[in-house]
Amino acid sequence: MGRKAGITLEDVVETAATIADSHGLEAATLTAVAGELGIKTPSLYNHVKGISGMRRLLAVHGSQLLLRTFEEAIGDLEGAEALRSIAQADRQFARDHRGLYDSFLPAPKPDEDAELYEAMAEPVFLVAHVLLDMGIPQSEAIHLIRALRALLHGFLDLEAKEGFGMPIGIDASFDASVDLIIAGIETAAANSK
Amino acid sequence: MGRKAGITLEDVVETAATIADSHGLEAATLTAVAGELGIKTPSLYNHVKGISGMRRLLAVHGSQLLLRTFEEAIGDLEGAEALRSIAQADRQFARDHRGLYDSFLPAPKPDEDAELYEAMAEPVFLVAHVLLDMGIPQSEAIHLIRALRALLHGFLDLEAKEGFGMPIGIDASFDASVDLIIAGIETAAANSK
DNA sequence: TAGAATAACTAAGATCATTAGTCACAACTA
DNA sequence: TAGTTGTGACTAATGATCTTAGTTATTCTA
Repeated sequence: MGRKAGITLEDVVETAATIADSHGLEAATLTAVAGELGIKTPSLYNHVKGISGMRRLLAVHGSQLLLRTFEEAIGDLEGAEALRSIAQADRQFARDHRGLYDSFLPAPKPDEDAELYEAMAEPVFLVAHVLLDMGIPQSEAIHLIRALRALLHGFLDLEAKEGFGMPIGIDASFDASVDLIIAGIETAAANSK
Repeated sequence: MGRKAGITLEDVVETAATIADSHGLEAATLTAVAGELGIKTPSLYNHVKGISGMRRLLAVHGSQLLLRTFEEAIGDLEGAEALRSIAQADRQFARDHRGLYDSFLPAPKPDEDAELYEAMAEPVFLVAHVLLDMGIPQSEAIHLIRALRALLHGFLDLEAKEGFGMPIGIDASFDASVDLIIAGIETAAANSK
């Protein structure tokens, strides 16, 4: 047999993403993806540099999707409202795209994989702009963005892995947690006027 | 050959923990642990229920170590000072014991594995006590503890996986992030007086 | 249309987890 | 003390998974 299936790189990424989102990132094996596409595992190496290459593509794809999600979430909003909307969108993304979400970490070093590094940085830049538009100086914004990122990532990771114990009142906890960070951001904004 | 090596369960856990902390949790394979102990891989099944059983033991071991770490961190401290000390201790734990830290997630359900569930809950209870001693009502403390856990976990996970990009000013970011949550906790405490 | 590139394949090997069955030694018991 | 029993090691074998090497048929292109 020579070529027959005519599989594109998009097919591979899409299939891997679907499996990862529905059954977890670790379920998106080369074997599973190949099986779903109706080809043999080694044939995937014509499209992708092994399992690590496929993971990397998932991360790029996921970053782009997350960026669009954030852009939509912000829309015309500004300041605290924009941040709250981003937080909700991030949580929804983590629920709808668990596999893609998990593919983001570990992050690459900028000199190792510039394309992925920048793709992953884009959503962060978007949030950074919101803070800068609030009048927060760059030197402070760095810490506040890291705080927000840490809280969101930690919450969504713990929630997905059922690390909170009793799943009672998690929605309220999320809102309260986000508000807490945003309150800090607003205070910083007020002090910079 | 019959019995010869005389390996104990503690040996297995200790060896696995050492490998996991120095080379990552995923490096703590049955093969690697057996090799380090000088026995064949299948012999480990006399001590441990496969790789999942070994992971579980790591989580129990790690939880107990984390509990002692938190107890030492608190000492005679109270309120915000105790919380700040816990945060620093948690970060140090994540650095010194990456493998054990990673073994905590995913968390078990209480009815699936009561022993591990409770071991993992202990450090959380300790933090809960600090908040309750500050006069924060239980209903609010739940959300605040989750916020603190989320922030710490998210920060330490991102930091370990180099998710922050440029590793500049991370210490300051950590302190600022923790202070932000603690400020919220102190406000809640003040409002409950 | 002939050659080159592409994208499938088979074959083979490495690592890891796992199960089943075996066997020697040590400890317990009669 | 002598026999029995249980523990904890072993070998053998299987199944995932990833990976490399080499092959071949199809498709694209010059």
